[in-house]
Amino acid sequence: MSRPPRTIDPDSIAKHFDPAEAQQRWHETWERDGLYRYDPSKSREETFVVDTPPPTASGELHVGHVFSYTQTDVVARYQRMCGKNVFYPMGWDDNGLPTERRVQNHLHIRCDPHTPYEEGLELEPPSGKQRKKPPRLVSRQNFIEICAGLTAVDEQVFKDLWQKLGLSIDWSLEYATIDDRCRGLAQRSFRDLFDKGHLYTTYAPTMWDVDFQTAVAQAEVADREEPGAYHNVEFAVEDSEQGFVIATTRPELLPACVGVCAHPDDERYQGLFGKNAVTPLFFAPVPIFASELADPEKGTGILMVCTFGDATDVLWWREQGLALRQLVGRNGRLAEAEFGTDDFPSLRPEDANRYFAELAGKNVKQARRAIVELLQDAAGSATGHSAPLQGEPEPMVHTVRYYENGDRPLEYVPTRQWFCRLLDKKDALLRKGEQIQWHPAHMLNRYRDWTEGLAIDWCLSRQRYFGVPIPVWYPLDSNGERDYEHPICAEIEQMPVDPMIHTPPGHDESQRDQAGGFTGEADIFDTWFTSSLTPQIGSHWGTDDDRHAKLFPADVRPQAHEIIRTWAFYTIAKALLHEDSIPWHHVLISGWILDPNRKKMSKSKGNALVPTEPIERFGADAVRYWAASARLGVDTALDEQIYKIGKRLSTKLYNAGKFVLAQQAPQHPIRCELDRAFVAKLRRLAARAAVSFDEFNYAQALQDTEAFFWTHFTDTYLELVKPRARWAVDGDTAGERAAQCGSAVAALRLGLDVLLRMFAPVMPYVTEEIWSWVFAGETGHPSIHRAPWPTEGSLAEIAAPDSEFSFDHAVAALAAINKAKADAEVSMGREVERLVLAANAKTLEALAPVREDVLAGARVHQWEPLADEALEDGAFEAREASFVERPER
RNA sequence: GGGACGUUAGCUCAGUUGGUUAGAGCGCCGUGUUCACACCGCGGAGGUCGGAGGUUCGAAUCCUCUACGUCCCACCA
Repeated sequence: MSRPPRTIDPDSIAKHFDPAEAQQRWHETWERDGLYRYDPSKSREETFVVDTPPPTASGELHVGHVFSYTQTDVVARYQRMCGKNVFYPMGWDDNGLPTERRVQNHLHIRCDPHTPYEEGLELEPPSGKQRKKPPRLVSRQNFIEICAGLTAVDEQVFKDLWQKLGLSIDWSLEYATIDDRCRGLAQRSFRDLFDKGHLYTTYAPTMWDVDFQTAVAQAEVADREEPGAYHNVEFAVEDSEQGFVIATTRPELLPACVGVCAHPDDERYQGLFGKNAVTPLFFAPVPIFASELADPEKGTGILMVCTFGDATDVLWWREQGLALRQLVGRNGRLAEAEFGTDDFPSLRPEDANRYFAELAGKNVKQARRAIVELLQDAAGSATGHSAPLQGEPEPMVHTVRYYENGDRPLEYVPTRQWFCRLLDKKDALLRKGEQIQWHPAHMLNRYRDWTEGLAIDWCLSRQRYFGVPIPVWYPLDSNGERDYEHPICAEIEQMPVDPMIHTPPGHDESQRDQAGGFTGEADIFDTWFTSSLTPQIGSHWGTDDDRHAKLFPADVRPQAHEIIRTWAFYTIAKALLHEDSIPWHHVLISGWILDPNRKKMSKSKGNALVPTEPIERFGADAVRYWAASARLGVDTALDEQIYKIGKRLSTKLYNAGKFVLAQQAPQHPIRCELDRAFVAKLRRLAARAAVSFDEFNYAQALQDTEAFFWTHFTDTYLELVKPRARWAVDGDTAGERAAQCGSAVAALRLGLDVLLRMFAPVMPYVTEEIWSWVFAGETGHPSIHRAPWPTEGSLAEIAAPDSEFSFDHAVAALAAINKAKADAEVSMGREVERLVLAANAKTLEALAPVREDVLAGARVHQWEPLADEALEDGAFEAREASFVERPER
């Protein structure tokens, strides 16, 4: 009946677990064995698909990355142990402004498409002195090459961290959003949307970043509070002595004023509607109109409309058919303008031009300072009363729109851009969002809010260089003018394509930029245009239908909540537009890491800790423990204590593993009451944890497993059966006693085996280490990470379902005896001569089957049971304990 | 202005559909060592669950109001 023992010699095992050494060794083993490889031959039902966030490698590395990526890995590892063929790729989001900005700053260069390409150009970061000079200009192709080179270095830093951390990524699936395949895929996406009529190009005022000099989408806008001031400026009414005062925070836009507006019910201004106002300094007649959007409470209740101060200006400009007097250029400076012309009418052109000469060429800030001075000149008044500026500017704080990575407020600049129609699809977008399970569920509100509040279509063109080219050309008419109505979109077979280098179908290079020929689109995509395709990048949409069917929609999308409006939103939009599908079934929203002052950790605030440091100090398992302790969507304050707790758990596992696997006695079937009771509890634990994990509540599973491990396994069960497990060692191996001894050893091993597997998703290194000693050979699963997750069913036949209650009584009885020892200030190992164990009669009876184990485990020679009905069910008290004298040392 | 989430022990957090005396770890106090583990064991103290009202036999849990914090959206003259 007994099996041959496979044990370890504890002396041959390192006394302490060395995380750094184990991390390196196991990483190599896992990679060598292809442990985390996706198997494309498996069916969809057998597969679990993770739509991994591709980090921006040129961004900063901080503890938040470790936090959220570990949470995903824990889920992936659980699924793998459940027998799923896990698809877990990693990509790098290289496209976009962060990379460009980093390259520009690092090497002090700028991209200039007109600069010729230099073969083999290599640049070193310049000295401080060289940095004072204007940046060096490089060609677009050189710039892209430099960006790609730098991101490759950055990627390695992330990759090293992921590997150290033990993320079970299939590295054979690695991709970069700038690589050929992803560029081709993004362009294929464009082509599909183009063919379906979702795209259009238009020349219109667009939110514009004057530093990056590119259009920006609504999703990339961040509001910032900043100090400003109301400037009260007097306007005149044409053909009248009358004047009125408007309040503006942007006086520098006065020369771009195209109208004046007040609320239709505002009694103060009733007489003015329909008349013309005359601006001070520039003496431009502009219409006065009424609009519900004007707030009588704000400023003076009447305001100037400029091209363009804000979104409402754009709206009024459209609705009222106002003139376009665009002064702020793409570079953020005021353009030249001549007053007294059709474009810039003026009743007193000479004066207007004299004033404007003080402003032209200045940036917004400089122009504002300059015009405040001009407005103090009485000669500039349109009414002739006094200086146009009434009193001092009144300081206030207002919110201003910025590009989220920008340094100066956004301007509205009329430019030609590509848009994707989304406003007319809000309902469909909302429905798709509701079909997805959000974890936590309330995060759906964020998505709903954003979708309902969408005000402009998706602007997907960017006037940048490092990204995916928009795959179109425009025919040139006989005058060399672009025909924007009939763009030529690249054919799928050509992709990836660069319209600045390649030619459209049916044309040849000699026709480029020639009248009657074509010209290439120079813009690139919004970085989200590619990022929104991560599920399709993994599934090889469009190029491998079989694979796509197996991997799309994905099972889970892990991500942070601040990018619900971008990454999640656009991904849902793409899945809707391309295939009328959802992109994934579940979204797992991770929380933020807060510093001890409960502020969000970020590099810019200087409080982001370098994530490699805790790994080195505490080990990857301990750091993973910290991440896995936090529930989805919950922001967590960083507390170093929790690393220590993880470290302690890892140590305890290691020591318990050593002890259990060192037991020499042959195993027998698990039959003793205490052993069966223990296994019954273990079975319940495994079932509960599986339910938690299935709901992505890994933190609950960990908490339950950890509590069980300490309280039930190491503190109680292990202590109680220690003597019985050693009977064989003491030579007492015959018959019934051998069977009881073997039962203990078998249950100890089963407990360790199951608990190791339950901890494996969170602590992959220490569990693999212990697993490798005996279980790897014994179970036929060389790695614990491919061993099956313990199910209730797999343990069911081992223990009777009703035995577990005697285990609770054993726990309580041992605790009562321990308390007596603590009260007497003797060690836990001290032998008890005799004591009275009090409990109510029912409880004493329930304890009876495990009495011998409790006596032996608590080292009690003799106890007198005492029925005391004053005690509640399950409660024990140890009384009148007398202890054996400690032998002389 | 609209909305979401949070507020439980000194700290970090649990608390399932309302149900005995509200839990864990850390920290603190006390105590015990060498036979898995001092990278340790055992025991103890510590909370009127942000506040007020309501529903209920019974509320940390449900409802209303409110305070504070964080975030999202809107506003941007």
